[in-house]
Amino acid sequence: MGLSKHRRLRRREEFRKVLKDGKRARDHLLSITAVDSQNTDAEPRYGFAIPKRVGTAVIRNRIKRRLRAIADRADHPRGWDYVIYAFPAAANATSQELSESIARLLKRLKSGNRTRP
RNA sequence: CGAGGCGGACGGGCGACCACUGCGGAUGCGAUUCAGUUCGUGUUCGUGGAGGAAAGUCCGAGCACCGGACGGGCAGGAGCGCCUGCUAACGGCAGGGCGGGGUGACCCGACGGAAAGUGCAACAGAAAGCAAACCGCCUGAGGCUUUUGGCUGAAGGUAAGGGCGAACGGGUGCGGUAAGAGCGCACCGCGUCGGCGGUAACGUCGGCGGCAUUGCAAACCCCGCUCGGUGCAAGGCCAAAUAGGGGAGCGUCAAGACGAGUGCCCGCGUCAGUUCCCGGGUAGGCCGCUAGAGGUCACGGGCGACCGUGAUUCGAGAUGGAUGGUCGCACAGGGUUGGAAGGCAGAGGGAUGAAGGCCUGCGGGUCGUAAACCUCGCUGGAACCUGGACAGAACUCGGCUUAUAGUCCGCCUCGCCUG
RNA sequence: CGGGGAGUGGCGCAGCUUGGUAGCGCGCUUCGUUCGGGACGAAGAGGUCCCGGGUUCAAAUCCCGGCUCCCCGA
Repeated sequence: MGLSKHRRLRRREEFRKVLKDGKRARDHLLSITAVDSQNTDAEPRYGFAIPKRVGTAVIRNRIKRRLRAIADRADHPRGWDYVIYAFPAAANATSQELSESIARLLKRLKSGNRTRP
């Protein structure tokens, strides 16, 4: 899997900031919130929020690992922070499905970004 | 061969690519220092990186703290409960006893006390805890009647039978009797006394008693034993912001006052004074943080749990939380005429018509009498599918409990067949 | 990680201490009342007492083991 420490969101404040100010897109598997980190050179950073109702510790850790691997391999724009939230349906999804979901949602966020300003 | 019991081991292997994290080495950059001295951050190399239950958090400990309390006593509260051992300890484990289940291997059991006390036992039933006559059975005053006799029946006897109930005050048999009854006897059960065996629980033999002693203590309770509380968010160190005090030592305590996290008492501490120090502490960071009642092997002791001696070995420390992601190969399992993948201009559903494209008068129309997908039919012939269960360290051990696909090993029991 | 609490008709709750009959309010059904509705009155239906064991003659209640949900401590 990917994503060393500096490419993850690790503090409560960072999560709060993204969820408060970010833009959000979601489908039946995931919900992605993204915010401009005010630093265009920085690598994209990710935080993962998998609520307990999704499943046991084993299931939640598996989802988290898969999402990290996908995020590591992806080439997302620099200077953004993301919080990825998983719905219970994600427990039964394959890596392929999760990857497609992320691509679709980011595309939607990107187009929204294009039209709004 | 089939069915079963007990104990144990594993619960994934190999490879490729891409990654994470701890530690160590090398090295780049930025600070810092007397000093490659220390810190931060990156690259690279080496090396370590989940479980038998890591789980539930039900017990026991280690460890840490408590302004004074961790000293003692009494009371209260909680837990445990056949006996003997093992263990650091335990509610755990081993062996044994007793009771229950199984043809058996074997399995299960909160298993102290109800002749200390209190309480409860609904409904049914005549009667339910100093027992009790509803039916019945027996004796039978008296009365009725044509007789041998029959009917009725005051009073009384009776717990064998019926009936009620979860339970009716020992059980079975024989004797006995008007009918009955431990009324008597035998055996069993119970109680008690003694002998013997056993460390003990208990067993066994004999005598006596003559059934007077219902059940429930996972009801209060009694008896015996154990227990201070809180938990790594313990606790310690560094230390923005903010507010003005805080800490350590020595020492007094005659009287009185005050002080506790179950209460009270004794004891104790503080309430004099004095000396010294400048820090205390939230955000944040660091330590605690992993070598331990540890694993493996050999020998010795013990039925065993376990113990002793020697050798050998080191095996995770994350913190929005690492130990993986994707794929291939072996191997294993499922599946094989009750039939897979694949194929068909076959049928039905999908269709109240997906997404997307195009058109639009913005209602919709169209590609579309479509498609994915599902079921069935025909064909086809062993491909194909699945890596599988339960489940992720969070201070650390010892247990318990609960979950668990599949594979392997050892010992044992029962049944059938063959020699 | 640690500590605490609750599961009972559709909803909200009592009953559990001291074991035997599951009850209350709202809601629901039918009927009455009214021109009609509401309110009111009268009948009535509806509960595996979260699940599995155990103790007991008998368990919602007592004991043991699970499941789900909620709350508290940074």
